[in-house]
Amino acid sequence: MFVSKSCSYGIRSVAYLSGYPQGKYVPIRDISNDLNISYHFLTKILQMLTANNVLISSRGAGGGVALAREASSITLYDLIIAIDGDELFTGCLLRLPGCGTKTPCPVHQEWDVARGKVNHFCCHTSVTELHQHVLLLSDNTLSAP
Amino acid sequence: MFVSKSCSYGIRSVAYLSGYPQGKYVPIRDISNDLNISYHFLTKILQMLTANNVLISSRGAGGGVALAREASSITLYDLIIAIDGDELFTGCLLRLPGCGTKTPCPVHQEWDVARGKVNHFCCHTSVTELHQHVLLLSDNTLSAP
DNA sequence: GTAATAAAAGACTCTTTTATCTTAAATTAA
DNA sequence: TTAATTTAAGATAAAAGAGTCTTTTATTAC
Repeated sequence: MFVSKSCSYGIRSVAYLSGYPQGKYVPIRDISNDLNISYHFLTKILQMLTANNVLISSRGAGGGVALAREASSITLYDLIIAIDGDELFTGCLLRLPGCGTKTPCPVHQEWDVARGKVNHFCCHTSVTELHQHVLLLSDNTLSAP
Repeated sequence: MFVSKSCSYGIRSVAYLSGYPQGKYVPIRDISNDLNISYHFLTKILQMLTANNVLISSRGAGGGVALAREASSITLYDLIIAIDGDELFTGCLLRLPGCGTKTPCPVHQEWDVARGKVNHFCCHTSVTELHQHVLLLSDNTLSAP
């Protein structure tokens, strides 16, 4: 419905990494243990982030993945685009065939405004801001009111 | 990402039905033909809408599905809740474990504001407003800019 | 009552997403 | 150079969403 589960895992992982200095390698095994995410699955997700220059990686002893740049410069927008693509920021809310700027559906304009706000705060929220929340709630606790 | 494909089909079908008087039965076969939606699949989706008192149905010759009330009183919100449930209006954008009013994630508040706008226009957009758009673009045309 | 019509219900298939398992390749340490 | 470590890559499986097909049940028309 919102970001994919893969994307959520990626976001949590990068927020976790933001507790380490930029360039410091952390084994994916540690991340998967601490955040309760399947190791091999997480490996594939983080590969997308290294391919998109959000992370760097190093094999072998002392290796792992590391932030490719300052945590404060890595935004939610970067991560969502890297893992889920731009659909969230471009698609029709109702998935109506033919909806676009030429032939907008009746909610196209209003959805565009709301989505613009989402786009804006995703571009202005860095992973450092997520760090505390992710570390405190790293288990399988479900969303609660 | 947004509403499910099933929900989109449901919305288009009810918008289609809003071209008929309330209570007038239209065979699901006609809807599936005109909107290019798989007949048997659509049957299951429309059953959800009859279960939620959005539609009424009648078997046998001269039967079909019909609007249970005035088209102008059937909103997008009604249809989304009936088919996809309330997740769109309650879930965490980032799917973060533990995110809620007690321990909100850093984008919780802003997402809530944006979503409030979505909720508002979904509650204030009736299917009659979608009728024209759905009829004109009933084929398999993909979204275009 | 019989035949035709049309939704309801159930079984089954296909695709995508999510998850697991195994092997290969690269790096470090000794 | 050998062993240990750790990402990369590939194959496979489980779960959910989407779509198809068949049978059953209810309704109408004759």
